[in-house]
Amino acid sequence: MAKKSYHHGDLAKALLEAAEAELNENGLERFSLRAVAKRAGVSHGAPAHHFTDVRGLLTALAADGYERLLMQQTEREQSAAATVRDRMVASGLGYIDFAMANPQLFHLMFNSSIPNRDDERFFNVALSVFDRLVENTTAKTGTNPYEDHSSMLDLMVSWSVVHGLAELIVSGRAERPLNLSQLDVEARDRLLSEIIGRANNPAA
Amino acid sequence: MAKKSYHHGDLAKALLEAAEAELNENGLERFSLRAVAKRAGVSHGAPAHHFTDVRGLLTALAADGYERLLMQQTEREQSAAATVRDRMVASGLGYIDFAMANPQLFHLMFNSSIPNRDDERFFNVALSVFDRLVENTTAKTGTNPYEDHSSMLDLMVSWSVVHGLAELIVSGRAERPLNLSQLDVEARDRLLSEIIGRANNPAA
DNA sequence: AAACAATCTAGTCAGTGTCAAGTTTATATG
DNA sequence: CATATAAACTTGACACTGACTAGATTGTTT
Repeated sequence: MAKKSYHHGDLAKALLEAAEAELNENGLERFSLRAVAKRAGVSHGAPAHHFTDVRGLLTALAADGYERLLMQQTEREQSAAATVRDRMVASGLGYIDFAMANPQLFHLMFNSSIPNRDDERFFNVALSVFDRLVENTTAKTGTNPYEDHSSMLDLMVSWSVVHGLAELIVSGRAERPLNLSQLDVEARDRLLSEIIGRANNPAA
Repeated sequence: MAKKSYHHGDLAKALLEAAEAELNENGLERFSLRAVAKRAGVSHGAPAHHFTDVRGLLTALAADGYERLLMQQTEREQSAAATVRDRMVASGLGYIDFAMANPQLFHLMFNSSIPNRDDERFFNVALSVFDRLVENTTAKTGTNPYEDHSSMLDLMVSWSVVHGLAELIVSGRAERPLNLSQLDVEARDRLLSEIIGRANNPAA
C-alpha cells in the first residue's frame, strides 16, 4: 500500500486501472504503454513483469470488460424480467448500456485484433457471454440452438440486431436517424426496446 | 508512366493501391505509412504532398471503400430484384459481401476513428450509403423514415441486423453458430437471407 | 530562356514497444 | 538470525513510427 516503496504492492491492478483511464482519454489508436506506466507512477519497463507486453495488458483489460458486460446484462434482466421475450430485450439493453458507457473498452473487446483470443480467461469469459445468449434463446424458442437450426437463426437475429445497434450508436451513426443524444434515459430505453422487439418478432 | 523518373506520374493512385495492399497484409493496427511509401517505390516523405498525413491517405481510401460498398449493393439489388422486400435483403447481402471481401477496409470505414468524417468526399459518399437505405425503406414501408417514426425504426432494424451480422462475421464471431466457412456461396446466401428476412418481418 | 510551382529526397526529431542488464526488495531456507 | 534466491522494478539501448524541414529535381508558364 505504501506508494514510495520500491515494490508497488498491487501494480497489476493499478496498471489495469491506468490502462482503462488512458483508453478512455486517448482511445485505442493512441494508446501508449509508456503513458500507462507513467500514470501508474512506475517505469516504462515495469508492466512487462505483470503482463509480458502491451497485448497481454489489453487482453486482461478486455477480459475484465466481458465480465462487466455480463453483469450489466444480468442487472437489466433482473430489474425488468416479466416474460421470456422481455428478458431477451432486457439482455440486449444491458449489452447496449455497456457499449454506451464504455465505448473504448467495447471497441477493444469487439473491434480490435489486439486482445489474444487464445488467452484462457479471455476465451472463457467471452464464451460465457455467448452462452447466456444461447440460454435466453433456448428459453424463447423452446429448443436448443445447437440442436435446432431455426433456433440458431433466431439467436443470430437477436445478437446481430443488438450488436449492430451498439456499434452504430457507439460510432455515432445512429445519431442522425434516432437523435439519441436528445432523449432521456426512459425514452431511449423505449426506443431501443422497440427496435430490438421488432427484429425479434415471430415469423409472419 | 515511366517508373524511373523523378516524378512518378500518378503517385496518389499508386499510394492508395499500396495502402490497401498494406492494409490487407498487415491490418490497420500494424499499418505503416513508411511501408506504403516503400511499396510504391518512393521516399517516406513523398505521401505528404498528396495526402498531407496518414490520416488523409486513409480517409481517401475509406471514401473509395464506401463507393465500392455502394457498387456491391447495386450489383446485388439488380441481379436479384423481385419484390421490394427482396431488394432490401439483396442490398444487405451486398453490404455483407463487401465486408467479407474487404474485412480490413470495412474495419477502417466503420470501426476506426482515423478517417476524417468532416472530409467532404468521405462525408458525402458515406451519406449516400445511408440515403440508399432510406430509399429502400421508403419503398418497403410506403412512408419516408424522416417523416414517419415507425418507418425509421424499421430502417434501424434493417441496418442494425445487416451491420451487426457483417461485424460478427468479419470478426469471426459468427463462425461458431453458423459455420459459414464450410458452406458454399449459395448456401451462405440462403442462410444470411433467412436471418435478414426474419429480422425484417412485419409486426406480428 | 527564365521564373516559378509542383514533386520528391534526405535528414532530423520526439515518441513508440520490446529487450537486456543491473538494482532493490521480499521471501524462503539453512 | 543470516543468507541465498526469486520477484519486482529501473535504466539504457534498439529499431521502428509519423511529422517536419531544407534542399534537389522536374514540369509548366510566361
